[in-house]
Amino acid sequence: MPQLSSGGGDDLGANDEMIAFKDEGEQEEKIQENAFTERDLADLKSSLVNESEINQSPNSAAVRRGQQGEQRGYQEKHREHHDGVSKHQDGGMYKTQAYPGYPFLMLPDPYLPNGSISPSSNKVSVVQQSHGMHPLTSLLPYSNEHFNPSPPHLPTDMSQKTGIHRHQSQDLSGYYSLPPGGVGQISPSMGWFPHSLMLGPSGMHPTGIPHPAIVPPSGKQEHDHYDRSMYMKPQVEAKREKEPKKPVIKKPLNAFMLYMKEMRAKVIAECTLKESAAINQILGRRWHALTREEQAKYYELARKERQLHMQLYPTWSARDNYEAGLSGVAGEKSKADWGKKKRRKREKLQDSNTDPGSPKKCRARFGLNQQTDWCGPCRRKKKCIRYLQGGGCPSPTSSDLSAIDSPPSHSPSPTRHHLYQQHQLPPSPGCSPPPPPPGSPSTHLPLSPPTHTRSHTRLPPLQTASKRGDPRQPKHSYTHTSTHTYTHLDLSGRASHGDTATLSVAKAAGLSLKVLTESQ
DNA sequence: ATTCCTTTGAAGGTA
DNA sequence: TACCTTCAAAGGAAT
Repeated sequence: MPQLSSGGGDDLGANDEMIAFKDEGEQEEKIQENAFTERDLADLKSSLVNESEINQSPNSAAVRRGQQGEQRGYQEKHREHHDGVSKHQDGGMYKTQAYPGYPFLMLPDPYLPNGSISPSSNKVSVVQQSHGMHPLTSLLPYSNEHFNPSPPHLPTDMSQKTGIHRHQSQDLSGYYSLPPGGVGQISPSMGWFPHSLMLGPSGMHPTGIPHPAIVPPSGKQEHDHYDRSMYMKPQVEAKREKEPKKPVIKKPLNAFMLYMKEMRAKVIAECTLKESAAINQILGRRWHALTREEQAKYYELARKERQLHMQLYPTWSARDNYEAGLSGVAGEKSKADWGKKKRRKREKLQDSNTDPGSPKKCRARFGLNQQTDWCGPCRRKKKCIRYLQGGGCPSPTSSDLSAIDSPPSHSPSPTRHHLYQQHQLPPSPGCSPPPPPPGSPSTHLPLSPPTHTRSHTRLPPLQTASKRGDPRQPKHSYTHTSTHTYTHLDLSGRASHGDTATLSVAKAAGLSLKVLTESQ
């Protein structure tokens, strides 16, 4: 067990990597240990929440709540708020819809004391990336305590001008959208940006700090656009400016999202997978394989992100991004599309569930005291799938085995639904696992005919611990009550079954991780 | 071009 | 209070 044999004491994130190559037996040990420490994690997370609330600027909190209570329209709120931010930041970058990313995303390492990666308490698993974003770009900024509040390259008047703890925003800004290839990305080929490039396309004043949470209202963040927009020709820029678009303030990333951002490139490198859905499944499993300490780092980062977000956008509400078509953000194409998309999705869901009000749910059937008998979606407070599939009620056990664990019922189309019931593992050589050993729970998974190419990169549905508990109670999400949780571990289980190539790659990755962290 | 998929966590809304 | 829904990132695949 990594955490048991770490010896060195520096658990700088290598655990999860090493965990990944343990066999199931060891996984079970880990699971037990994790279960044992679940309460600790719960306490930790709880404390994080409390700390967040306590540490939160009373003013900002008050302002946030107060302003939210005001009867103001979304546009007004954002105009006001953005104006304020823009003024503070003196760059006016918010005014341009072609948000060019976040210059400071790339700043941390070189500007850290000693020019090294932050060895802060927030240090997280890091692997030296040969491509993609710098793994710490999204997380280093959290290293407040190791971060010079006024780095020499940054104008100090920024924090002075703003009523906000601007240094914190600098620190925390990086974990927002850091598109691969985006500004916040430190590509080996690019190295560190010259300062001039960091200023933006038009020699923008360095204080023009756009917040990565603000993105062009183009649905997805279109990271490529950020890249291009940074060096966009004025002609194109002018054209874009003709379309007045309100920036969309994105939600702050939660712990898992932060983890995903950091580890995605690594997983891609290891598995040669490109499909995000499959990658996310792997990441989800790895997330649960993390030790509570490792998870706690991300929870802490997420907490800080929320804090910063709240400070930067005191009037913002998650509701603002809810189905814009219904939230009064008229004229905003992306959000309108967004709304349409969501509405369609909802409609499809309702179509798929012909009896929305049906009492045939695991919750109703088994009750809260038997949540372990619930199907996965029910555990996640999603729509019950058990009673949507021909009315059959598979045994809870088999459900846990994922043998009949269907994709979440929100799979909008029956075709996809069926499609995603397949659990064929990715064909990529890097992650192609050997056939599961006889008796392995994986063998219980039904193999649908490979009629859908889409399923080739699909992993078996994930039955994670979090699905067993209340998703709103992450404190308990680390409970592992069944070894089944890990029977489908991505690299971990499979590699241990003899995929030496994968194992080597992954181990190499883990090794690089270790090297990097040790070198810090 | 658009939508879906997939993951966990946070937040807001509803009953 | 419990439950439900939506969104956050990502990018290939499907439509």
